[in-house]
Amino acid sequence: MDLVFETLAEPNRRRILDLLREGERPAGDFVSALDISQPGVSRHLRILREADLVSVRQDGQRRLYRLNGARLARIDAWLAPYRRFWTDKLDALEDHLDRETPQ
Amino acid sequence: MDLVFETLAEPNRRRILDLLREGERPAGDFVSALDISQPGVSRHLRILREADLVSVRQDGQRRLYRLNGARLARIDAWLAPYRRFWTDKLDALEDHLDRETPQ
DNA sequence: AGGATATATATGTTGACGGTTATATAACGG
DNA sequence: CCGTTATATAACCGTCAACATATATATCCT
Repeated sequence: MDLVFETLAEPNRRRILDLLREGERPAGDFVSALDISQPGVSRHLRILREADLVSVRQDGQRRLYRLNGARLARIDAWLAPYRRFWTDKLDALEDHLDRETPQ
Repeated sequence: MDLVFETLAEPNRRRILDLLREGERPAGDFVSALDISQPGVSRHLRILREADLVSVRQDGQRRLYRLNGARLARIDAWLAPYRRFWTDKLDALEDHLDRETPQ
């Protein structure tokens, strides 16, 4: 399944990924960070797991979540052919600036 | 509003953007391409407009849609701090290969 | 074993979303 | 003007996603 975009559409899930950039974290961290109920967080974590955006490992009674960046490369790949649509704009701006202040 | 991710979650809308990479297109093009009704397409176009992902200009009785790449830069910006999470992997792979075939 | 803690699952409600059909608006051609 | 074409809006409907509460599971500790 390729539900990366759909998974990333949810703000709470993006927030979870943001937190995971700092490293492995137990599920409870997200509960205190996210202002939704514990089952709600658990549900989002399950969706992130199913989308293979995160992985888990057991650590005692906690479950430590880790970011799986590889999956985000798919977004990057989708974005690639669009990149010229804003880098071109930057190039044009640079050209403009070059002309405004020609050394 | 910053609903870029939410807007991109819908496959038909992504398809529309894909088609727009080739250049300006009238709304009718998407109707024949998308296998949903004309009003359905029109709705998606409105959402893309509201997300500022596309712009329109009148051309006789048609309306020509154009891609607005600048908005996608927001996705790119969000993605940026994650990039190391898969480029690191590639680096590691390269290191590994270097060791496997040293010279 | 039993209590406490951490996390997941079950269940039910609700609002938003995407689809359709019907209709309105607007521009063109005769 | 009138009919046609192109597109948007209105109204309605079914589905699904996200939330909460309640409960189950699993692990730790004593």
